Amino acid sequence: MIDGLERFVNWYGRPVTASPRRLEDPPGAAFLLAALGAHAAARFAERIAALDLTPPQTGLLRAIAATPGQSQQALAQLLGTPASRLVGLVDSLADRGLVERRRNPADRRLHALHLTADGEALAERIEAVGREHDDAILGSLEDEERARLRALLARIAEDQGLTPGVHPGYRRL
Amino acid sequence: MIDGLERFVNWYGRPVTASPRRLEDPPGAAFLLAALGAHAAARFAERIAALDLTPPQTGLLRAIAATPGQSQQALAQLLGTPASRLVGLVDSLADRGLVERRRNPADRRLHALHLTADGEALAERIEAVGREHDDAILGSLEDEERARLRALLARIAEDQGLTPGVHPGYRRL
DNA sequence: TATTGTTATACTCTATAACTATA
DNA sequence: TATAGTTATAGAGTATAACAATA
Repeated sequence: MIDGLERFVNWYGRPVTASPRRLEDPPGAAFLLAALGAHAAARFAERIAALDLTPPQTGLLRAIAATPGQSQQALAQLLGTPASRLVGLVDSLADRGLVERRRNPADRRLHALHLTADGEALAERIEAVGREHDDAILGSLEDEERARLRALLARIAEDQGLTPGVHPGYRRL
Repeated sequence: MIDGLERFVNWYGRPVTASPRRLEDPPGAAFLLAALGAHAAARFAERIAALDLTPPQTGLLRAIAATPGQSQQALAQLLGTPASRLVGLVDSLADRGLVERRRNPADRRLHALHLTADGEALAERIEAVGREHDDAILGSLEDEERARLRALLARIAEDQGLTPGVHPGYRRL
């Protein structure tokens, strides 16, 4: 406090003399988190667009890579989305020969999802793109800072009950 | 490295023995940032829905509160959205008596935007909701950790060229 | 002719619910 | 009757482009 003036800190950690409601005095760190998260998501979407993939397609492909053989219902539950939404997404990947539906002979209602060889190869490309993306977003941080940030975010994610590896955007807004 | 096995760290910072592509081994911290950001945005949307506001309405109201008297074009530029989109948003706030368009007598094409008394009051409610939201998302962190997280996020936001106080969701995806 | 604000249109994404095929 | 998957429909949100008023 100087001269009775309250002091604030703007987005960038710089002290700012108090004045009624400035755009640089945001509601809080959670807003910063939301803004930065949207930015990161948009930049990632641009990168994977070069692979002709949308973010939901990418997430589904990763989920199938991680847990092959699951039914569409099971995947829908994991991702937190209606099963009807998966149909189109799986179609779009299957049409390109990245994913295949294997009917279960014992219960012909079930479609087990697997990656094809092309799908596996693309999954590895996605991982590489993810690393590039990570460097582009967090490049201004030292390795140690990056690790600290990751640890803090991980704590929050666990506390908030997020499913590891799943973007909550599959759920409503 | 133990026994030639690479070691990974999952979302929650726990070491994980290497195995081919697990959902718990995410592409990187930027993904965690995007996921957590979407979560925070969704939780905030729920809170302000109680004030009968959508996130874009809230952001616009905050922007007008911070820089009153601006034209819609100027605000569109600040928020990074087409001016045509502002029309409906301003309408929705003006119909509720939260915002008013004041014609400029010198140049009757211009509409200067201002908050009404009700709008000012709501802006303060929004700030309070923002603080509650912040506590709900970051409640598991100590004060010092929270400050450190904020500082790291602020560094990234500045490095990435985000406009302080503006959610990039006004821009495309 | 240029600019502010507005309207019209079309497109994308998504959830809900109805439908089919299998059980 | 119940479940997996699919299709149909409808709604929200948004960008693009045409338009009207004013300069």
